[in-house]
Amino acid sequence: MQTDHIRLANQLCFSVYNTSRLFTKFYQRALSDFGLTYSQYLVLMALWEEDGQTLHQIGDALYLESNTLTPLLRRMEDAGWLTREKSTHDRRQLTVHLTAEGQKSQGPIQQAIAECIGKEHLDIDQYNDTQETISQLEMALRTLLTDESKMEE
Amino acid sequence: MQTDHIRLANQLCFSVYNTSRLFTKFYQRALSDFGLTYSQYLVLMALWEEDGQTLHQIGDALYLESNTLTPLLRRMEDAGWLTREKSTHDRRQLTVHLTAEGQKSQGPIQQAIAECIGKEHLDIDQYNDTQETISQLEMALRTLLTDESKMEE
DNA sequence: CTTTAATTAATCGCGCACGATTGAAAGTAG
DNA sequence: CTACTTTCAATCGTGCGCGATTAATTAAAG
Repeated sequence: MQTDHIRLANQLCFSVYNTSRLFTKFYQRALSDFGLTYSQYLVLMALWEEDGQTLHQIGDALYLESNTLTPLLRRMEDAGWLTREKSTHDRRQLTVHLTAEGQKSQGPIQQAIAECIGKEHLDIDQYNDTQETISQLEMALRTLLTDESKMEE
Repeated sequence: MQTDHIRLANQLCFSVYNTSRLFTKFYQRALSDFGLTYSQYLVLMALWEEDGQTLHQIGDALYLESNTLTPLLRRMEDAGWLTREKSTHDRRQLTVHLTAEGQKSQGPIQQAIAECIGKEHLDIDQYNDTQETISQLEMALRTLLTDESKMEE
């Protein structure tokens, strides 16, 4: 029945929405000591994995675009986490490098998160298959939404 | 190992964050015709279920507070979805009522969402247990975060 | 080489979320 | 009744997300 479909979609969307807000708040407890937001932590993770990425590459990794990343990266530059400079071979692009502070903070930041998980007694092992389940939903929605936008062309 | 815990938490949080954004975008396709945001749709759902709730009650249902709801409800009042008036028996509280437009729009809005689910071929039945799984994570995080704030008193 | 198209970061405007604070109103204690 | 506490909505400031547009640069086409 169609009504049931809507109800399930509503509940699912609402739960995901709530969980995302709660997770952000959870991470904020560990990150606030460093003056970081969750989004900024995501940028650091991307750069810890590979330094010197362009804004576009970071956006590909985090599914964000310049309208979000430009001011976000500027705030992180002001805070001393990274540097922003135009690429030499293509002056349209912006290359982002970690500062020394940004590099050496990886350990302390991740330790703070680990402590937060431990101290708050979040039994994360319990959610091994939850990650798998939510990822499938994520992929389904992503292909659904990106395929549609292709149709318009 | 502690590093694995962080990695799982990071992946889980990132997936939930992405899925929430994607779901919001999905709903936006149906809601934009009515000039509604997802958050505003949540308020309408709460009022369709029980009209005449106070701001506080709506906040309890959606896990939002006055700093978010006050401007949100004002915009919805300006758009003609609802009315805001101080409660007579307790002038601190704000009572929210649906307008005639807000009441009769329930059918068309939910139909638009149903059409969106159908047209986009989102096999929502596939995610029956996903709702269960994500809800458990949501509850775990909520008790974890609200119990902690109680400790501070 | 010149014109056109595509790519990229930046900008703009709006609507959340949310920590923090404020002021009004109601409840409570003495 | 008075003083204190609690409970409200409202306000303020900050940082996202994101649809839409703009300007600069590069790539492609003729």
